[in-house]
Amino acid sequence: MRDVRVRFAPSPTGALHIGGVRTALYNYLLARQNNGTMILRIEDTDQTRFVPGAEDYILKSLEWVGIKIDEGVGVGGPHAPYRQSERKPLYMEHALRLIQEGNAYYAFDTEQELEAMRERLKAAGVDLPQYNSITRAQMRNSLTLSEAEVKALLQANTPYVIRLKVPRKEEVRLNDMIRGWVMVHSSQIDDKVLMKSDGMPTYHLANVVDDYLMKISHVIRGEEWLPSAPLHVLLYKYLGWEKEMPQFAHLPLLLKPTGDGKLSKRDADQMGFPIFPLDWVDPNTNEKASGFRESGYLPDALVNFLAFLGWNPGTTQELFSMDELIKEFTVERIGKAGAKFDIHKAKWFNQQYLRAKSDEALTEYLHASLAMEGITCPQEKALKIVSIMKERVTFPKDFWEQGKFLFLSPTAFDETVAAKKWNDEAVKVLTAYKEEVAKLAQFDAVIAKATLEQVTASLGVGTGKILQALRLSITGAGAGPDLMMIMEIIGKDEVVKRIGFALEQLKVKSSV
RNA sequence: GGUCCGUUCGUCUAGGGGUUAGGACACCAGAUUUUCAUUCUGGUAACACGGGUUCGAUUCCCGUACGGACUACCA
Repeated sequence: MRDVRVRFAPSPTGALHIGGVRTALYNYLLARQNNGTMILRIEDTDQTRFVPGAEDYILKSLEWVGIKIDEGVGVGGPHAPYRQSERKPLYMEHALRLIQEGNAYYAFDTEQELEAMRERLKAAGVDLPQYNSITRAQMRNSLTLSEAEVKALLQANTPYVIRLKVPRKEEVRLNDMIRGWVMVHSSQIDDKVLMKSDGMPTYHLANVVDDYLMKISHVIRGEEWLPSAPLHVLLYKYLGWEKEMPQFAHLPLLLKPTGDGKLSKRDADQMGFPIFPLDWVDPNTNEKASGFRESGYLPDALVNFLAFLGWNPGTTQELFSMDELIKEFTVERIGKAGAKFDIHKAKWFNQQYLRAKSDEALTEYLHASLAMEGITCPQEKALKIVSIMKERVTFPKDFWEQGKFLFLSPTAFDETVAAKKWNDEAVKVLTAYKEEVAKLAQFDAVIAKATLEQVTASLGVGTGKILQALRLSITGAGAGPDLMMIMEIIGKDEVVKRIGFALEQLKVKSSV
């Protein structure tokens, strides 16, 4: 079997879509599994769509999710350069060879002429107005013009494109690793532009030339390329590279969560979840898009989630590290149908990965959040907080967001809980409890609980009946982690202070 | 419109000529938790439709419907 060499070949036109990340991931898994090479090629042949910073964004995104590039932009390699704009002469060379061998031709038609042709065909009731084996006979190209005319036009620097001369009747077949044999009749393919008038190649030519030159063994890309894949097969044939043609695998698309259609930035904005790996601000429009990283997703969780959108191991195991994915991944087990993007599942993966971390590691997240608030916290306390919060967090920031009350006294109290649980009995118990706690020499969760039970017993009130009121006074809310541990963490003085404050605030309210 | 691709619970999917059609997420209920969450147990829920082929089809074939991609001097 030949060396596995795969490539991820995005164009730097903006932030890297999450579907692109999945494509990169599948390529990477295949490469690693076979001791192969993962190549990053930048397809920047459309100068009008170039967006500054996009290439850097791609590099950073791949790095963040843990996809390491062996060869390509950013790292170099034996087939450098890996940016197509820097490989420009290469494509013209091959296009010229295609012309010489009669498989391509110059076309001098202006945009207006092309438009007129389409109009004419439409008026004549042609389904598919295209530049093809029939229509090219009526156009201005090196097939209809004399050799001298062509030469003259070329010498006069007339703008031209180079088109592939697609045969009129030929069955083009390709064996896709995911879909099996796909057959398309050449009459359905138009004479695709290979070289644009600005001297840059189109995707079709550049892609085939580079894949060949870089000895790519497998082309794993999105399903949107399937319709043009037969064209690429034709190119391999005309260039004489049929034997070296890579194997194709066209991945099912990532669909929007509701309804149908390709997942887009719009969906993400509307439904409030990210669709890009990292935060991104478009330099042209200043539009902001949020990233998985900044939203609190862990790279391992994202990778696991993404891997399962279109692939599964055939077992019931769902949690896979990158190494495990590398071991188990097979192209054969990639599904054919598009997968809807379900952010719930992504969150679940995140939760799993977050919980699997050690308490020590989790305190780092807490410290990071606290630092942004200008709060410092001893590690001993951080460990306690993490241990009581661990089972309730989905994102690293939750330690702070759901545990603010461990640092900040409540300024307001949940009204529905207050209405339900804040009664004379509770006031009586809390007043007494506050006094008892104030007298304590030592204070921790166990003592706090014992003291509470003592107080309730002496007043003849069930502990359960006033516990919610106590929680409300301490945290301001009706739900949260173990209350006794919360009190231990904030300490005796704070407990006394908070109960006192609640007693004042809520008394005022109830008497009004 | 045309070409190509696709269609198993709400979602991701396993399976495959004879199965109680399996798992996970989500959802619902019960238990535990003095609350919420966690955890545990249980539950609702799917082979798009119509024809074949076959003793038998969700599985194979053909249609239909529906969905998607593509249909640029964009990738």
